[in-house]
Amino acid sequence: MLDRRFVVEHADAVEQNCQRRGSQADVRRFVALEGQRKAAQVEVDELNRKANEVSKSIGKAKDAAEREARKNEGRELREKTVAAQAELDRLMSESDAILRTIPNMSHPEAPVGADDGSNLELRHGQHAPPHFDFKPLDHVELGERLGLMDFEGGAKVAGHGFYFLKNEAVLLELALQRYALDVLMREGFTPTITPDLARNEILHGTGYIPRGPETQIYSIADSDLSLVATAEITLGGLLSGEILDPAALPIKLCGISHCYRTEAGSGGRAARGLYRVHQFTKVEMFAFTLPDGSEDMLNYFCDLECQIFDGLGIAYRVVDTATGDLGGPAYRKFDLEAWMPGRGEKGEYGEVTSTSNCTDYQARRLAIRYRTGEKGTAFVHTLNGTAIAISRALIAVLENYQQADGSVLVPEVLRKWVGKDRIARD
RNA sequence: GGAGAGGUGGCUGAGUGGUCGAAAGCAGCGGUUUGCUAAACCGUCGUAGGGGGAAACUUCUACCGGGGGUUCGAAUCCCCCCCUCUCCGCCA
Repeated sequence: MLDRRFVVEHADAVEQNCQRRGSQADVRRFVALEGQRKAAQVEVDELNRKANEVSKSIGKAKDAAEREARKNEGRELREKTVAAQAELDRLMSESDAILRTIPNMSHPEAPVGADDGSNLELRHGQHAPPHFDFKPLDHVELGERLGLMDFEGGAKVAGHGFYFLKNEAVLLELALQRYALDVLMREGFTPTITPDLARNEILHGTGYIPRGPETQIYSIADSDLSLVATAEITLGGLLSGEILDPAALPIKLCGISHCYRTEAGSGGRAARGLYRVHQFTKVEMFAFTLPDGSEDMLNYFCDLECQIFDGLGIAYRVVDTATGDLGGPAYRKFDLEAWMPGRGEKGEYGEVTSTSNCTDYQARRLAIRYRTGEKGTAFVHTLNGTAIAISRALIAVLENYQQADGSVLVPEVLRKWVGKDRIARD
């Protein structure tokens, strides 16, 4: 969330930003409520001050009669305080509800536009899309012929959107994880495997909204836990409430987790096969930085994502995400879209990674700070980025590496973990 | 899951219902001493919000795991929850 005072002092800019991001947040109402809230706070403080005075005087009262008189005075004050506090709480919760829906500010260079149609293509990877002298298959068909996935089985045990990976697809999943991990460990990331569940409080802190009609999140009944949609949630939550030593920053973590998404409201969108599923595995990068370090870190994350896909030998393009498509917490976001030869009629780019600079938006809610100079603290910046989202990386690998004979070559960098250089059924 | 013990400032750790935002120690910061390092000594040292001040600063309020309650007054008493440790049970 944004800083309350910032919103009040920059109401016009915040309102304009909301429009660009497609947020309905009522900034005017928030500003009005903040004014009332402050007045209420002053009143509560004043009542408390008086009550404290009275309380202190009771211990020093000369006699029982005076003590009783002062006690009555205290009781009356308490009644007033309770009423004033209730009003303050009401104002606080209403303004808070609005504040939570105000998205982060946007990077001045982020393309302005309502949706991904306004995304700006920045550059392409090292590799060009492959040329096939045959009609390339999509990953679903390849997977079926090679015995790599079972969507019917997934649907039987868990419903549409679930699947079994089988045979070499299992090895590819593990190889992709290991490959990404190798790159990241070499770069000084601390590898982690995170919980797949998190408290709703942590979800909120990272900007995810469990429950509600449009939620992407699966909740666990009779608990305040949800299945995570990404390790971003758990990695961000890891340091919640902490005050960090600035000398220790930046902190770079990567986390392997399963990701669970209801995909509510995405019905009808291209969803064949592994592209949009309810569960997949992901290696996620996460960083906590000083405020002046987050912009470089975002570029660094993006470069690493490029390095990972260049290493796999897959064509991709990098896009600068339009304001309307940034979601709540991101200040700026770059996506990698890999070439997927089996997608659409002649192949299409499909999103495979995403990296965001959330500036202090998540840190404020999660209360992650660092010490500034001799006195005071300030919020860190948080960044997240996909190293490898297995399901979509699998699509790209299978479709780009397919051969005329129906086999699929294993990308060079994965061979040592897959243990073979070609996937074929005889 | 059962029984017990705990959760206090960056860390360790005291704390009687009022004078406690909280002893003490360590770390940190400033300084004195010192050939250097170390040590010693003196001072300073929580977070957030509001008022005043150009500022150094000052003042008020809240915060002792979280939430409720009792009370004029709660770190201290009561209830619920979370977490940690020890023991028992169960289990991959």
